[in-house]
Amino acid sequence: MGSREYGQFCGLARAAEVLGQRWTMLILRDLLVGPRRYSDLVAGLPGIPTNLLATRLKELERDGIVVREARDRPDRSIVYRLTARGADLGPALDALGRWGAATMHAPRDGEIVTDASLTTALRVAAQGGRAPDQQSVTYTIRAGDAVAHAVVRGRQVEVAPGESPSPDLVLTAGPGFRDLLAGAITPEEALADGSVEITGDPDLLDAFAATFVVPYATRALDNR
Amino acid sequence: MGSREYGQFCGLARAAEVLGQRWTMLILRDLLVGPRRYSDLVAGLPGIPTNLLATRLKELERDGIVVREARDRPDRSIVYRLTARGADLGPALDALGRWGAATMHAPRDGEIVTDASLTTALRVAAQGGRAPDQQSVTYTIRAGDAVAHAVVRGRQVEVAPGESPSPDLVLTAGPGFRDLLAGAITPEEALADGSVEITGDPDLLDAFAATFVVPYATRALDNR
DNA sequence: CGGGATCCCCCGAGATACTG
DNA sequence: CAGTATCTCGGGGGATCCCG
Repeated sequence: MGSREYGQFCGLARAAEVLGQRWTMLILRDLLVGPRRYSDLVAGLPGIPTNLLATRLKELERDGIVVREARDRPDRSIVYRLTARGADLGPALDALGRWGAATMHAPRDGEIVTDASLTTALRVAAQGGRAPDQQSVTYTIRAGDAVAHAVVRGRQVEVAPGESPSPDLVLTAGPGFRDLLAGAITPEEALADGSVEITGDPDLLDAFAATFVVPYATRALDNR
Repeated sequence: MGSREYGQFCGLARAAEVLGQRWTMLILRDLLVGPRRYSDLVAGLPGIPTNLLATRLKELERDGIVVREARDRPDRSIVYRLTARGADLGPALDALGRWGAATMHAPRDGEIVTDASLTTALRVAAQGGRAPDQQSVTYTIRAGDAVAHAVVRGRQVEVAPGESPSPDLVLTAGPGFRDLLAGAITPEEALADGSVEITGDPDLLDAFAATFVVPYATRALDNR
């Protein structure tokens, strides 16, 4: 048994052999947002040793999860893209992200938010909410140095990193923004205490809070 | 940033800090089946260093995922049990197991099946199938040295490790059993080529194959 | 005998410098 | 931009030992 295998004919063991390697889940999180260059990945994963990123990308390519695209690029840049098999990890990684977010109250010291993590968080949040019936609405969300935007058309929510050219509402996350996503505070309270600052129609903040929901884990009194 | 953290305020990063540690996913897989003693875990995880198991259990306890129950046990044994927070990992780990199983054709050299992994596989398989309308049916499934049993009542499927006292059908998995679960071969073919051996009513094998389904990943021709 | 703790070795991760 | 090279160091693997 190699240092990566578990010696068990088990689906979870096979998944653990891939995802249990350090940094792999975060690399895949960023690639789930879209194809990325090596330097994009380095920028979105502060602290990752560059040799480790190179090793992981090779492993993921060998395992059929990622493809390295070099040819047919006029700008000669190299792009890493998920295969269909890699994209199949989306539901599982979203479920893990939802589980992790359920006890995530405030950032630990020095913790940052990246465009990819914010985009992922909003994608997961969109699965937990239910957009009110209305025409197309575009949000831009800022959290720390990260920016993402979301376009909501009926039940359809599309989230992408970066600015939106023409947002209906711009939200800037404050210290209690996570509480707003959990429904622990109302949009009105969030505005009052600086949990969120907005530019645009305040009524749209109610729509936002209904569309994007990430509940907190209920603290069981009896912990069994 | 410690050697376990990622320095990102991100749900998936938080999950990775727990599940990215070696052996942790398999420990949780076994505990999802039910409370287990230290020695049960050692037996179900061949190759795990005992000190590492002890370390992991302490970390999981500190993180509120596992509780250690010592008191009130007449036989003085210690049992590890998932908290509500730990049990919340069920859907995410099942999704990971489904992803891993989708490309799992045959065991690699020396790979084994444990009671817990077989039980987990059947639980995941029950989510992918649809039991035909019938009265209560009990199956006993053997794969390698592992044994599990399942009780199917309508849409309700309950899977547990070990023998069933009174099974309606006993299945012993052969080399092509995985193909049967994927629907790549019919129950008749599976019987003919030794992919499965049964004791009991052969018609129940059709019901089994409809109830427990784990599809193979479709091999995309265009791998994007 | 169940439930660990201790020890040593070594590989993989971190950090940083360097290169095609 | 996209990695490779090199070094150091901590955590995992493996065996053994210990304690109630």
